Amino acid sequence: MTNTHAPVSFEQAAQRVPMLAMVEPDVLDRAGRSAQVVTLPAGETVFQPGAECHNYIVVLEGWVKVHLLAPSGREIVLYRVGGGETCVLTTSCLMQGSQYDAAAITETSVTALLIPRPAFNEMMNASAAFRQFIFSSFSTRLNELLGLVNEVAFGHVDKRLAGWLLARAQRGRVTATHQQIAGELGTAREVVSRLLKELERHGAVSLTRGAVSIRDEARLRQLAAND
Amino acid sequence: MTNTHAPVSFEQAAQRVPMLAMVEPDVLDRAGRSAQVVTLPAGETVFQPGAECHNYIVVLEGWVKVHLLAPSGREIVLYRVGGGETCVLTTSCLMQGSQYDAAAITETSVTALLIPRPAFNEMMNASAAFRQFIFSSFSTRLNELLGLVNEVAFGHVDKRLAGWLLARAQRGRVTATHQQIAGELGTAREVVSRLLKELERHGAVSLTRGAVSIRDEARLRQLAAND
DNA sequence: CGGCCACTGTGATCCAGGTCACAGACTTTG
DNA sequence: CAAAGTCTGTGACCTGGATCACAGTGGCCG
Repeated sequence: MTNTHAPVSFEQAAQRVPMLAMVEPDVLDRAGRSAQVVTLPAGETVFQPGAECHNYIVVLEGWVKVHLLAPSGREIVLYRVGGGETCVLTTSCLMQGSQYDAAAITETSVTALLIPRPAFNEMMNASAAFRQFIFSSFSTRLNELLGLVNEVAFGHVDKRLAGWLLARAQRGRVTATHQQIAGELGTAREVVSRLLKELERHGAVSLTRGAVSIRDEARLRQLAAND
Repeated sequence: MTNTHAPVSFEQAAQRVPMLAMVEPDVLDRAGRSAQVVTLPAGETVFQPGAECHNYIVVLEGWVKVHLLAPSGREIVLYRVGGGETCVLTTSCLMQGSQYDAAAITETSVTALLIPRPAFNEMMNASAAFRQFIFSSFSTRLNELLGLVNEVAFGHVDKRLAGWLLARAQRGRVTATHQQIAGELGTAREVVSRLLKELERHGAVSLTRGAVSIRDEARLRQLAAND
């Protein structure tokens, strides 16, 4: 998103993340002593089913994708974690030791703040602002997952596709192969190809290799909504 | 679960719920001043899409069902809240003011503890044990929802049905109409009727009006698991 | 006991979407 | 540029499951 360089120190990082900026300075300071800033390349696995967590993680820059993988090879994206956000599964794993069968991988190069469990616990105890942030993350993700269940249980792929395109377009364009889109929606590539072609026929989008351009946003929106 | 009578006072309630029993006595005491114990009959709506929350809720006895309703009339159960548990959607709504499109209704007569927002906030600030409880609830529900997404996105109804029967059987028996089971799984009644009949043909269950009895648990388990 | 209502069983269809199998188009790289 | 790999388009096909339409059937209540 930003085109500045990755922060290198905890202090710089903390200033960048609104949520950390609200934490009481002394609390933050103590946490900073054991925290570290790391950078991962794109395509790296952040966690896998069955993994253990020793650090609380805040993404500073870049995107992490959290998804479920079916044995069949099909995939569905649960949510993404971006700059200033935190992954609730990691947090929950850290606090409860609970295990999830979701996996997370970096989609871009990712700079993240790692806070070891003891420092995390201290922040939780000492800072109401920090707790607020954690709860708010849980709420948001929970809400997103509810929406996902709703869509997957009752929705149709054509509408979900239209909605997904609208949600992820940057200046009227989405850069993704059909295969990737299929992985987003939990369906098969051929289905996506066909539905996209259908949208193109309706003049809603135009298709090029590796990208979809939105031609008629209103129509797309209508297709996404109409029940 | 228990066959004792519903508690009538906050003190009695607090002693009953393991999670509240761990909260520091003085904190609990102050909360108790504004808390109240209420009883709802079965079939009552606890919250609906768009509702606002003013109280933190702990179920003392009975069961509340949280589900999604599709405009088509189809339904899917997200999870249940039982004695000693709390509904994360309510909590999250209370803390964040976030709105969900899920609904909750009492399945049995339910006794619950209501704690007004200010007292709730105070507990959150004052008690690590209480926070721990809240987080643990979030984790659990999140995990359940992940499992649900997995099942709905990639699973098949026959396996889900078999698994559901195993999960909800009391002494080899589940009391529910096919319509209700369909609502649990997010599918249609006819589908359930047919699949149950199929299971009966395989000798896995036997069917009576309003109930399913498990005949061959091993076989059912195998049907639920086999991919 | 007779009528009504909720529940169950089932056939007939229909359709979204998953799977298979390729063919052609575009890209990358040697 | 040629070959290999990747991405896209599409036809053929299959199937799970949703929907519609009834016909029983058991139970309860007036």
